[in-house]
Amino acid sequence: MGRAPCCDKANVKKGPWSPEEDAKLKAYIETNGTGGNWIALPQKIGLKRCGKSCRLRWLNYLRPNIRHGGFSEEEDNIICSLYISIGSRWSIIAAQLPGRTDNDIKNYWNTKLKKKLLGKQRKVQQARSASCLSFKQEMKRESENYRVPGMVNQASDWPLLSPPVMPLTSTNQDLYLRDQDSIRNILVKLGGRFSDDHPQSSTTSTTTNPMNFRYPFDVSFSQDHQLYEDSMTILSSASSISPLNSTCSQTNSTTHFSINQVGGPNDMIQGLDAFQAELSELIYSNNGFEGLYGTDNMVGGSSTGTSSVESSSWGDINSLAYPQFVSGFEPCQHQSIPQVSNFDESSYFGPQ
DNA sequence: AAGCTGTCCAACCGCCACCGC
DNA sequence: GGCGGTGGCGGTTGGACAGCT
Repeated sequence: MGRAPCCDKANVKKGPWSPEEDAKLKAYIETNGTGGNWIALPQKIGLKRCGKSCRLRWLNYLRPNIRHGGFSEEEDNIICSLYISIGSRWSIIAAQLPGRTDNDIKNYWNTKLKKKLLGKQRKVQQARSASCLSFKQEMKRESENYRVPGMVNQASDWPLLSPPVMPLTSTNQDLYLRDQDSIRNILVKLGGRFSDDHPQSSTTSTTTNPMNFRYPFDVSFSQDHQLYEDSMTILSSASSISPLNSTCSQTNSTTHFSINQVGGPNDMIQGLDAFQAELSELIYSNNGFEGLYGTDNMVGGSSTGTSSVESSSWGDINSLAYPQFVSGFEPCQHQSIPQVSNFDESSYFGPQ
């Protein structure tokens, strides 16, 4: 037996809202509020609409200070950062963008941002394939020089894929730092505070990795419950993308996070789904977020320029670069910090 | 001008979490 | 603890519109 419908579907109007319906709903809510019961609201004001439909209409369209369209580059960055960190948690993402609704952001992502990023991803992929080919040839030469009896020469069997494993060079250290800044800015917007902003903090925790790459992040959050929950979710997820490990402790009024860099990009990739991983790799390997925008403005610019990218289905993406080596990622809720699992190279590189 | 195709976005659907009883 | 009602959320749909042939 299925669950009872929330309203009598037979007597409920569907489809676009008329200006009269909008006016009725808006006037009522502005004077009386929702009364805490959306289901009963349409009956009260004589609307033949489902309560859920009223709620959606109010939240996504009639509510004051709603902005539609015209996403700025900064908003793009925030959306991308948060998508990489927490996935399609549109309501949380929307909470960081005043005046934006989750529906708007979701639509914007699905119709524009995703394609924009995919376009960049394709370019990177092509560049990678080219560089990987020359790397293979180099490896082949090297292996011929250093052939060990009984050792299989695997170089020639390598797939035309470059792994999401990047040594920490001075270049991508900069990229890490730049995206640390992105995540950091979001955390600050969430109400977080970094101990290196306040050197007097006694809980500062600085960890040095073998490459002397330092993440002196220690974040304090106020105790606003929703903010706290959201922050925990985002922060813990952000720690997945940002090769960090997180620990947190709670005092009476403040939650402290110590985010310690413990590994390389392997850790970063773990815990993300395929596209998030691709996206994050794209960003880290392609000039950070700036690399996503470059000089060709694919959004809002040449909308007529229907590229092969735009016409391809999103389903292609997940099959493009990486197999599903990431699974079971659960965003951190409350204080349970997820432990990253060991990177399974065989599942990444596919059958040898 | 007409038909076709692709894009955008408002709205719907179904699932799940929460809350009060 | 179980149950029903409700709110909230993310995924999906379908109609309107624009651009192309």
